[in-house]
Amino acid sequence: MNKKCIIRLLRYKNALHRLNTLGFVKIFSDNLADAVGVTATQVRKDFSLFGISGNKRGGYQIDALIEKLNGLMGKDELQEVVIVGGGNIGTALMKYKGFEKEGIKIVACFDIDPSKYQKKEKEVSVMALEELKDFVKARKIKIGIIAVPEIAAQQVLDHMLAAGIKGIVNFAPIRLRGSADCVINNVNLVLELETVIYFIVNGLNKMIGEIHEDQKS
Amino acid sequence: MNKKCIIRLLRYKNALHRLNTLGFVKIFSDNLADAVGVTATQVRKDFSLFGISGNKRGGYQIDALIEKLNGLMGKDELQEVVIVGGGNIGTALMKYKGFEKEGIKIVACFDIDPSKYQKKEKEVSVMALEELKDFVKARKIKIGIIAVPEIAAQQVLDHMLAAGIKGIVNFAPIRLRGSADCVINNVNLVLELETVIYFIVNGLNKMIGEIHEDQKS
DNA sequence: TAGATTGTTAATCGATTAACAATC
DNA sequence: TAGATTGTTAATCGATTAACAATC
Repeated sequence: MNKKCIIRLLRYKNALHRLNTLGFVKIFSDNLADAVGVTATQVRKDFSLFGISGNKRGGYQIDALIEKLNGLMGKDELQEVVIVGGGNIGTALMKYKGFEKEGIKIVACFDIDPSKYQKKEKEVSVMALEELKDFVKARKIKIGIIAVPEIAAQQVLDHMLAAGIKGIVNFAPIRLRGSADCVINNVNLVLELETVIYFIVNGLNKMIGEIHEDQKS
Repeated sequence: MNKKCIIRLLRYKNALHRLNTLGFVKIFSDNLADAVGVTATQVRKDFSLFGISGNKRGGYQIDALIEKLNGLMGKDELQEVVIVGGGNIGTALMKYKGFEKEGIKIVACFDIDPSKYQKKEKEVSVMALEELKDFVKARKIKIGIIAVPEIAAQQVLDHMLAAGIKGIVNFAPIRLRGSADCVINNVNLVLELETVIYFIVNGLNKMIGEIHEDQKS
């Protein structure tokens, strides 16, 4: 169950959700493959890897499939997430509407700059970084987003890990050193653009493969 | 020269830049490997693939290496980029400081919502979507960012391609259908979080591999 | 020279794909 | 039944890694 496989499953889930909304009830592996941009064999292989089975000749029941995938992907419970860094990216993520329907809730943002602090009723509050630990511990939050400048990122990660956060999405463009029992997923926005620029500048030939880097440790 | 390889090269470049700033003059493949999180063999293999050579027993000259990588990666010229969508993410990207030092300049943002239009002197202007085509053609812009809701993304892509844009970073969480001569790099923020959540919910075991999906066509 | 590091070839590893038997 | 689709095994493919010769 490597990461690429997990990502495909999440994509299947998303596509199925869309198809479900459009009124479809069942689906064949090649329809789903097409929606996600992989091969039908890949879909069936992924499913079999996770013990998902359909009906020979009858395809898959969409609602049952969604149910199953949601279970596998930890969608049963609402996931609370904190952000550290109330700058451009942190703020955009706080306001971003796309998380909610996937069962993800940004519950707080932390920053070192007092001018950013604010308690809000409806929106996400921005608090002092010192409050992070107590907040995270009290609510047993396991997921955090790092949206601080490169220079502060490692220190922020250390704080988060000390507070009990285990999974991190890191937007700072630097390789962070974590502990063995955490997951760090790096998102580097500049790199995303640079990659595209490379292929445009050099003629695109073949651009196949995956982008992101990830770390265990 | 697949995408994963390109990304590694870009990471080498970034790491070298940092090391250069710190005053280092030369470097061995295993130092660089360590900074980026790959093996020394991988570094040398990547370099040899791109015709970069060092000195047997002497390592690599950092400034020459940066120069070489910049050339390969299209860093010689300033890259102008437009954004479509002046919402949370679009706005964050407009204000983001990290692009400039990598030779990337966000030159304009387009939206359909007139309440967002604004001409700015110092910051990025937000204009009507109808102005996109003329603007892009006049300035021969090749790179664009899609930061609109899922529902509008395909249409926006079509506009962009018609205007002559060839490389796209897409933040809408949907698979876009492009033409054969464009590059689409999808960044799905929800997916980035969901992936982390998966590993936390299911125990992280091994999280190795890469995240992103990409498309040629 | 001895030791260390590069550059490259060959081996390994893992993931994707093709083939096909099972079966509805 | 005939045809279509699943589920799985085996083959292929490509990328990473190991090994090592070249050489500074």
